[in-house]
Amino acid sequence: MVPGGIPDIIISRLPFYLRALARMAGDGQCITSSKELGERLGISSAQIRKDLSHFGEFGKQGTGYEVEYLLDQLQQILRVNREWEVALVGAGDLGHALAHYQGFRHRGFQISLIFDTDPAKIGQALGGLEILDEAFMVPTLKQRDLRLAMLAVPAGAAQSAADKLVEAGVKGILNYAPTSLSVPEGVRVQHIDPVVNLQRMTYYL
Amino acid sequence: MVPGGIPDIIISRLPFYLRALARMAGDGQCITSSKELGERLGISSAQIRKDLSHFGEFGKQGTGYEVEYLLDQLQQILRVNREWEVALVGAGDLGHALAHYQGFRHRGFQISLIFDTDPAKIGQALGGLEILDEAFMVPTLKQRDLRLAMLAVPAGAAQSAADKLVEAGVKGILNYAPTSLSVPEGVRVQHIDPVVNLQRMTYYL
DNA sequence: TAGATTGTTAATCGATTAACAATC
DNA sequence: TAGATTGTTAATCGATTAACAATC
Repeated sequence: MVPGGIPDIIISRLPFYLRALARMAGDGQCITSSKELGERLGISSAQIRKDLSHFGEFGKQGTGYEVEYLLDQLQQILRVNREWEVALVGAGDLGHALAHYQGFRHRGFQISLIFDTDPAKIGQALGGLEILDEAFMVPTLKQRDLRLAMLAVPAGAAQSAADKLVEAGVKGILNYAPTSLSVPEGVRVQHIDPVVNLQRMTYYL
Repeated sequence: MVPGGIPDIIISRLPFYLRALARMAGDGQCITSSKELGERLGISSAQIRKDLSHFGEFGKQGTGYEVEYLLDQLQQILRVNREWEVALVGAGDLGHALAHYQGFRHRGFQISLIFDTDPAKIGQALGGLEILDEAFMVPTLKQRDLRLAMLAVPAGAAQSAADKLVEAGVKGILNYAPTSLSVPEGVRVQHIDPVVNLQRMTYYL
């Protein structure tokens, strides 16, 4: 958490609220309640009300929440009421899957630059973009003022790629490499490692 | 958490300890300490010692932990000292990426069955396996006694696919569909939605 | 021995939940 | 009005941290 700010754990739940609300809106539902949201998400209604109360008052006693209004407010809070450009580092199998994934675009994220170190890949097209040489990544990112990146390189190359991203001013890294990253204060890293998720479940089997 | 068991939050950290130890072992390192592990992972040394103390005593005062021994013990605790078969549901872009991902195999997970509903895909080969008809998923999974599945279908198809997995006796679902799932007690779900991870970072930008 | 690090206890800190007045 | 649900307070619950005796 940023000192004095909202606890991380609350921020981490907001995207799920947003996702459930988007679903409801898509289904044409106009009103919901903390009870209904909680049941959908497996969270207590008290927690949802408490979380939202950190940001303002969005509901009406006796009625609940207007789906569209709360959706809009949450998008503003999370700053996803705009489009974010994202850099993709690594054009291997995973990079290809990410580049082709249609789910980013309509939820406000756009992969707008792709980098790799492999001369055989540089210059090739991927998802409508040209794969660029990672050697020129820092100036290119600086020029385009990108703040978000997805890291889809082998574990051994992840830290040095992350260092370049930090140097280029990137403030959020979505790390698909199965390794921890060391980054300075003010840069945020989120890890996605499916094996870790599987290992969290085998304990219970 | 299972009542009376170890808190979920502790289990969720163990795979990261395992990953760091595997890296150290690969680098030929024989001994480590809670201090060193903590620095690598961004966790306090006290927390690491406390977490491990739930399962036994693995270290030596004044020295620390033998990397190989602790690695082995953690693998036993998480039950990943064996190979787990995993079913893959959905053979779209994401399914292809998962089927081709080499990282599962050498960390103890093997995709051994792939299902889809699309007649154009059924019968095709993917990652050395034949894509099977999802209509026959329940009996096939039961027969093979699979406990783990990865769900890589569109959001609208996720709940009904999850219901089938539950019916077939699957106890752990890694859900890539951007939607919440409702499953009975005793079945565990882990969500992977990169957009959620990006949205957790934009708040701070 | 002196130095280092564990495992564990007790204290602190923070998050969740229960309950309810306010009010639509 | 009666019923429902919010926002908020206070109580509970659980997780993290600090500290240290034990001991390698």
